[in-house]
Amino acid sequence: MKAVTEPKYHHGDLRRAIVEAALELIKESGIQSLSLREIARRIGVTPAAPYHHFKDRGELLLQIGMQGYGHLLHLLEQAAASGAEDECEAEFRAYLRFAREHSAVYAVMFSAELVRYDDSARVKTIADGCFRLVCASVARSRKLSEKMSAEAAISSWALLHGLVVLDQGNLLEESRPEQERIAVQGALAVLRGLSERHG
Amino acid sequence: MKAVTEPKYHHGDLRRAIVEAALELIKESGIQSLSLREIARRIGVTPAAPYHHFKDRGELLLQIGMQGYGHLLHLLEQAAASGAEDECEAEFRAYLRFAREHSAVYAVMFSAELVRYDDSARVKTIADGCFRLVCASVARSRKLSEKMSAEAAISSWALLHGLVVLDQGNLLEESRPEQERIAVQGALAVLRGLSERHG
DNA sequence: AGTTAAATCTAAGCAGTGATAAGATTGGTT
DNA sequence: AACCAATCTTATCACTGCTTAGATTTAACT
Repeated sequence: MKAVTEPKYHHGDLRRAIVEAALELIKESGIQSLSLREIARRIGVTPAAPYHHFKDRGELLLQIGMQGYGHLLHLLEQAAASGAEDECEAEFRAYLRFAREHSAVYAVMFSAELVRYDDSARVKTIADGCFRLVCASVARSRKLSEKMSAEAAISSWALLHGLVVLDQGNLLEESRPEQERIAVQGALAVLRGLSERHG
Repeated sequence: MKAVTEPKYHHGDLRRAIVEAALELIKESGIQSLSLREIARRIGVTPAAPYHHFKDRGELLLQIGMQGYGHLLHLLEQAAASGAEDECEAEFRAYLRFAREHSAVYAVMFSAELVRYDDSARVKTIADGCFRLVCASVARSRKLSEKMSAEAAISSWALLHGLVVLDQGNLLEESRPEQERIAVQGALAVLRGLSERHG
């Protein structure tokens, strides 16, 4: 255990503390009311301290978002290599599980602020990595052409992501397990529907 | 034409001007950087003027969002009654067209701020109206049970909405027409996939 | 028409936030 | 031991949401 009680001039691990506090605050009050000052207040440092670890608010979000995409990519790779009966279904379930267990990170990953801040398209690059992974799985398991598997992957991704954000916006009435079942069922129906017509 | 050039003490139609300026600002810089002060500045009134027409920022967004839902509902009803070959497809296209032509309003309708502000669940109520309309169309045209048509409608809605937000987040490479084709195709595949298994 | 009430806008100000600049403190390097 | 870079503080500015009190215009009522 660390002795976090005694206040020193140097925090020791402020960068990590900032990220953790940020995620807690996002869970509590959403991403748009996330304040660097409130973060500093909770940790017990002055309002200017975070700016020595992150250039501005956007860079903090970018850090959290990029780390989230890396995590998601890892989980998707695991699912693809898990030897499941249907690797696409395994990926869908891994995706939904990530969104459920890391809802604050997920919100950052797809926030408008993040996209707007990401001038060098780092987010789009790593998101494309996730996308291509699913694409490859679809092509492999459904024996679809590159173009068709890309279209199927887009539709599936949109369905999963759409359901996650509709749920986060409290616009759905179904319970979480029901949602997951419906989403997976729907995404699989997309793959089936497209492969039967252009198999 | 109105003589908007001469500045009077009373603007005359400030409420409408505020909404219009808000939508322009959202198109330019996104919803989270929307500032009532900047709105007032552009119109040429003092920073406190908007507060005589909207209690706070949230109420302005709620006004825009609710109006948007009403508009969307009207368009969906038109599509359902248009006598198209496939009324579901007509609704899907109407939905995507609305999202494309009123992207700022659409962003407000599904913004986290709006949901968080909407204490009396007015948004959820009118959104449910749109949803039930699609539900009924699915049940009618696909001859599905109430439960199955609800699940199909959820999946379809999630697919369309997901594609819209992924596009607004610049995470897609396809052109708009391509996106629309893929989305409609995917949503129809969902309906087909579900109805073939549980028809 | 004249007075009064309501609606609309301005003026002034408070609290909260992002961000920067300059200085104090610490820990590591040589 | 001396120095330097990293880290944190203090102080400050510009901006925002929002409130209160007062000024001005419009509308309504007699």
